[in-house]
Amino acid sequence: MKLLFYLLDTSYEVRDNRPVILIWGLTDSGDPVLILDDTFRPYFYVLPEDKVDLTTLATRVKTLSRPPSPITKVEMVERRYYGKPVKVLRVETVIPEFVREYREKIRKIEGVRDVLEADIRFAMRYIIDRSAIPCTWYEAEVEEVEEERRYRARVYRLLSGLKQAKRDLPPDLKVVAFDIEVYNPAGSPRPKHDPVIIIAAYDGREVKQFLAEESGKGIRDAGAIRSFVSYVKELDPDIIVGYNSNGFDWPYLLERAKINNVRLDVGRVKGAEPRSSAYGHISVPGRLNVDLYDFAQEIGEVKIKSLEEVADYLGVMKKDERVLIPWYRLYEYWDNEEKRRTLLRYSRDDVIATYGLSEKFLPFAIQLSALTGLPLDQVGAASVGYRLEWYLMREAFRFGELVPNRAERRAESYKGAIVLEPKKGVHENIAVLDFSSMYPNLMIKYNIGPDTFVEGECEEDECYVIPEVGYKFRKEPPGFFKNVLTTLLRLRKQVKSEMKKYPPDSPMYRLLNERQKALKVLANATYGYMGWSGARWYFRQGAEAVTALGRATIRMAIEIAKSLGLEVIYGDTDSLFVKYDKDRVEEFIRRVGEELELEIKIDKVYRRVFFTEAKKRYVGLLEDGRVDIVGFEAVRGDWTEIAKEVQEEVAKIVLSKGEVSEAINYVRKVIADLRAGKIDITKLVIWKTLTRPISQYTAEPPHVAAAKRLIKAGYKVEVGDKIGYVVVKGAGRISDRAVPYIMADPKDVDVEYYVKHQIIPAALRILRYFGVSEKALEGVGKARKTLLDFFGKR
DNA sequence: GCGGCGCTACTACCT
DNA sequence: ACAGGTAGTAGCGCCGCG
Repeated sequence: MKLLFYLLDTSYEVRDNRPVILIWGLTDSGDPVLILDDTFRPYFYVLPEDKVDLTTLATRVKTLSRPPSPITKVEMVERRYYGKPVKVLRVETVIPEFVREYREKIRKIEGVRDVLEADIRFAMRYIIDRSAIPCTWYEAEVEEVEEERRYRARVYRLLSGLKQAKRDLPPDLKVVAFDIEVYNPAGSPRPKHDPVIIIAAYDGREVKQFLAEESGKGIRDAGAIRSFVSYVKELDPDIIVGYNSNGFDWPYLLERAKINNVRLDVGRVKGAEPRSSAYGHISVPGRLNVDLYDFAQEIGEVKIKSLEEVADYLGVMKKDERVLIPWYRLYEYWDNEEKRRTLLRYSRDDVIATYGLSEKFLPFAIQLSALTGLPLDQVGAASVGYRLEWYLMREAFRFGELVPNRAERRAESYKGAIVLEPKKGVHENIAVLDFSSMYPNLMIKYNIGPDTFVEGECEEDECYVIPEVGYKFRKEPPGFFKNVLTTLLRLRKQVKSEMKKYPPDSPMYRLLNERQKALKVLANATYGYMGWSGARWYFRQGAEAVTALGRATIRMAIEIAKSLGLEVIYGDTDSLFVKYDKDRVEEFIRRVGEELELEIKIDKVYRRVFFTEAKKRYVGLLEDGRVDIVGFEAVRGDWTEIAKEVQEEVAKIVLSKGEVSEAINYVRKVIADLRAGKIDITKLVIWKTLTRPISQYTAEPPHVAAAKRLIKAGYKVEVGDKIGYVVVKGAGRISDRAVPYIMADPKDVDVEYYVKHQIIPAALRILRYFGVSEKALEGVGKARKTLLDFFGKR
């Protein structure tokens, strides 16, 4: 029979010493299916040294064959390695786990230059080789397998190859959000001691909450966990979403389940529990476990990535429409009968917000998955570099190009982009021009990549010579990166024009929009990937060539602008800020296109824009009255809320109204409020990320000192955590007075520190250029200030 | 013992 | 766990100072 299905994920099992690929999917009516394919075998390549006889090598390889996973095939095949045709051995065995062993033995054989593609996980190998791409539709000839009772899905055996089906929109994916609350009376919850008190789940229709039971012996969570397991089995979701569920909920639940002797049997393979897998994600057999925190991480505008902040920012659940409880006080709400109702509301809001986030993030994740081939549950957990790498590996397979091994190497830094010295002050009517995808287009134009690099002599008409660095790249044939980037940019263009056929609120339009975003992300990551020492296709000279070309390009663009009499105010990497003289700007765009053969476009026009002497910092007033703040304290996550608020307001007053005195009065008022204790302590918290384990700091900056205080009080801090602290009164270093805000008494806050080190510097950063001094903001002193206010009011 | 100075450490931003 | 360029604060060691 023919089966049409949407592919969710692949995995494999070894049965009777043979691997069977499990293809998890959904029919168009949304029923789970499992398609078994036992025809696929693990393999890898042996790359010989020059002039080594392949037949002899093949014989030697074969002698290594051992049960239970013999070497079943050694073939001589033609592939390409860094673009050059090579003859290699394709070595096939039976059990995927034995690949590593063979790889190590074969590596030691004389005449073997390298063993390639022996480190690609079997399920991913299948995805690439059979083009079994997650989040896309397939049609296949299958037969039903009746005797399979181990799975919570209808089981088929694959009889044909997979045929891509012409469908785009996913079927009805059953999504469930879950979230646990934990009893934490002694700081951070410890799974060995602290039970789970609530497990909440929401499927888009109904919230379920499974509560721990209290008896004389304490809180018991076994029942709640059991009920949750039954609930998941009954609901049978395709996607399970959580917020930091890979980092917290799953590991915690697994540990509690173990302690309670409960099997966390929530997958589609009966009896199988979730387990740690690639990129630190947790894999739930047969379902897609997606941690939305991974995607939240990519929203730069939100500095504190808590569920409530992210949900608020995305409009999923506004902070003022929900119950909030400080995480370190959750246990109090459990202990108190009245407060427990609030706790239940809180847990309910959390799980509904989590579900809401899935609606925001999954459409993009699905497109990224369909492009990279990484299953949906891994694509979020994988970093940008790995996402691109999987895409490259798919493309390499298509081109018959061998995938280089990952190598341990030291990063070599190199020169980057140009940043122009800004012309400080206020400028009127400024156009910001951007090169479209500058680095990808330079890579295409100059055919840059590891396989097109020429080390020796090269005829001038056959090679591009890169300015400054002098590297040479063959003009023909197009290299791997050029091919990949051309495809990415072409697809993106196609998708964007396809979008025009649909109304903006239609499902297809939205799908295509997410797809073009995913294509853009991959294209833009390619240059950085090439300069990443962890990349399989690492190529420092290539990255160096790209930045050199970028510098040359922007210099030439500046020359063109100047020759047209266009004043350049500022520029960074691929952008130029110029006086917006419409005719000249149009001519500029035309000439850049013609002379540099690159597209430059107007990104925005500022009615007014303000620069200090600092690079990478400006404030711009847009035509519609909105104000862009770039680089300044107001957009940084490590300045207090109050300082950021003041700076933003000052910027707006000065730029939109041109009223310096109004700005001064405003700052004075805030300082007075602060001194009067009218500012909430939450606006005085300084947040800084712990970027390494505490022991690895050579100095003791305030956030590290605060983190040490947290640890002392029983809290766990981990790398990547944001430490929030306030500065309290007293003597000595700031570090000596940096107290975690959850432990601080508002009475102890050193208000003068905040005046001197937060509000005044943030305000002055802008006001200084309008002739305002520190004294004008604060120097008048407290007493006279009050008098001034008094007179002011009369 | 302490303020000033210059350097280093550290973080978060921009493109 | 994609790159380099940049601004800015605080820590820290050193110097001078009867």
